[in-house]
Amino acid sequence: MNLYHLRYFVMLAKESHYTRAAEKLCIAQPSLSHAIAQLEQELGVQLFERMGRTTLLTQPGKLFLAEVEKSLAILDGGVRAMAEIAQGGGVIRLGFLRTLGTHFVPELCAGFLRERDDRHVDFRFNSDITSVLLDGLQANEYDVVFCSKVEDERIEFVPVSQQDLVLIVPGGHPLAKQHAVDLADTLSYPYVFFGKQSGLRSVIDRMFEKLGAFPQPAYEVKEDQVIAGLVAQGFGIAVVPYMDLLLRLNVRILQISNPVWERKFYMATMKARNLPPAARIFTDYVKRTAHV
Amino acid sequence: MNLYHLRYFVMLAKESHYTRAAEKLCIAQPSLSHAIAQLEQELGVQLFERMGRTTLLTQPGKLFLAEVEKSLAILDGGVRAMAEIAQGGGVIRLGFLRTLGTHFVPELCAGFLRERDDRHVDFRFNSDITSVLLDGLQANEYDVVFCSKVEDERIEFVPVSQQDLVLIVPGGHPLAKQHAVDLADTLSYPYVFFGKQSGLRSVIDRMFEKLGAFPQPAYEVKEDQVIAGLVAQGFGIAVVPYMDLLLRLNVRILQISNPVWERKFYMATMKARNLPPAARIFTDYVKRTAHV
DNA sequence: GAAAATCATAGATTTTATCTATGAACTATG
DNA sequence: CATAGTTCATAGATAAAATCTATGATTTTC
Repeated sequence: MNLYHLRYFVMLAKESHYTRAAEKLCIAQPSLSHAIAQLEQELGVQLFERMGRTTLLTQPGKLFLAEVEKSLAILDGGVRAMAEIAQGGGVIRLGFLRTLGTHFVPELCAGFLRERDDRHVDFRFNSDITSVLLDGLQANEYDVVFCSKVEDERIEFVPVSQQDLVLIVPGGHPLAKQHAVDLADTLSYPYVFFGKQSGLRSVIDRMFEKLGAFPQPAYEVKEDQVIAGLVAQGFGIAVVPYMDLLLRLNVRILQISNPVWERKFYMATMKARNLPPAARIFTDYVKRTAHV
Repeated sequence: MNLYHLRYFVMLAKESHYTRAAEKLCIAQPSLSHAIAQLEQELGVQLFERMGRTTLLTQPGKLFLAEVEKSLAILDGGVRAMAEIAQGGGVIRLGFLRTLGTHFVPELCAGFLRERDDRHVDFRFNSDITSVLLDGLQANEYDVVFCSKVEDERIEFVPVSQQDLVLIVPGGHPLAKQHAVDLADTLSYPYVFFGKQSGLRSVIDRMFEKLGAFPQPAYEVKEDQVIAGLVAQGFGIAVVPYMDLLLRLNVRILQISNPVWERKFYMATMKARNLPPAARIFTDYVKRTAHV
């Protein structure tokens, strides 16, 4: 028994007529006769019966037809899914740090989808810490992961994003003339801080830990853009990630010369793994647009 | 793509190892390699990936495997159902007159099942009037039908049961000495009748219609066995279908010489139709045991 | 009753699945 | 680091099979 036996069987059941069914199948009538005879012999059951001019299914034939149609429908569905994947559709399984889940990853994915609205691409999003993400990558739970770098021969890391922390001060502030500062020289000024829930708060706290001293927080705010707005209006100074918005506000942007702090993010993929087309196209897109 | 491609694919996915999978499939390793390569090319998707010493499914491969396994499970289920039918199992669709549904058909089927408890045979029971039953038989709604005879070239009728109507009278009744009677000679005696709901009541009514005269009903009872009991106790005489119970009661059984009334039941099957094995074995059983 | 249609059978041909032999790539081991 | 041992892919030969054409048997239709 082979797939063509089943397809012939279904067609004959539909047409109830050997010659007509054979024509629709684009085969000679004896080929169909032979195939059906083979199928009936293998099953040990008569599937058709010639009633006058038409060829009708027997009762067992009807039962078998129902199962065969269900079976073929599922198979064809699977084949269609593969065709979609072959054409760059399907699911791309992403893992990333929670930090990257608010802007970087969503914007990246939205941009990718905008560029190719013809294909059915679904993203699966999952955030975790770097070590777990990389374990998942190796276990083939993710196609692509965005995280920090951990040296590993088998993994390819491509830098895609960096979090530059800068000091912003209002125009006219005593520090405003400098291009770079040591944070130790800023401790006497009132600070606008990130709220304690923010992931950045702990990063900035660790910077001051390095100095062994903390400034006095004047305000605590959740949103980085709000912080920038407050600084522009003279409520204090602040350490924030660099963002283009800063250029349009009345703030001075100062590089932080000490403590040295750099946070880079990478796209990680398994070197040995051949990604499905959609994921491969996605990584190409990322390398093209987000490479830093 | 053919069924063997799918079966090879499933086995390789299970074993994650070409050589081992090929051994289990009882084919040479290059045959498996070739088949998988063919399948991947046709789908346009890489299904497996060599990771070190083992061969693992890709993500699309996992998706396809799930569909293929569902599809094959349904197909195999259908094939198994056919095997059961080929061995005389499966469903036998019976149609019959309601009259035959109380004793004849149930006892026939029970006897049949007792004779062959090895097979899975299910009966489907349906009762109706003869004309509808025979239409259903021709429309292949029934395999076998038990009903009255209606001349039709295409239908085979085999007599299987007859309803002999007899007159029963109490022992010592004036008619008790006779072997046969004309019902016209019984009109003066009180009768125990079937209730008006009974199918037999109308049959017996029509017998008296033929005579142009009705006896006076002393009692009306639903159950034929109760009628016999009442007659045995002298409550009247009665026309009833012959049954063995009568031999064990104090009643005389008289043949009815006039009006002539015969009610035969037949097993009807389509001459042109090749019945499924179970139904064929069943009709053989009926012909062997119930033929009259 | 003759013509037409339908399906099964038989034998030839083409396709294709499988096999053996061999080479390339990778693992494990001394 | 090199060598032996696995594992899989490739190539060409062989065996199996599906398909075709031709034809005959049966049934249907006019």
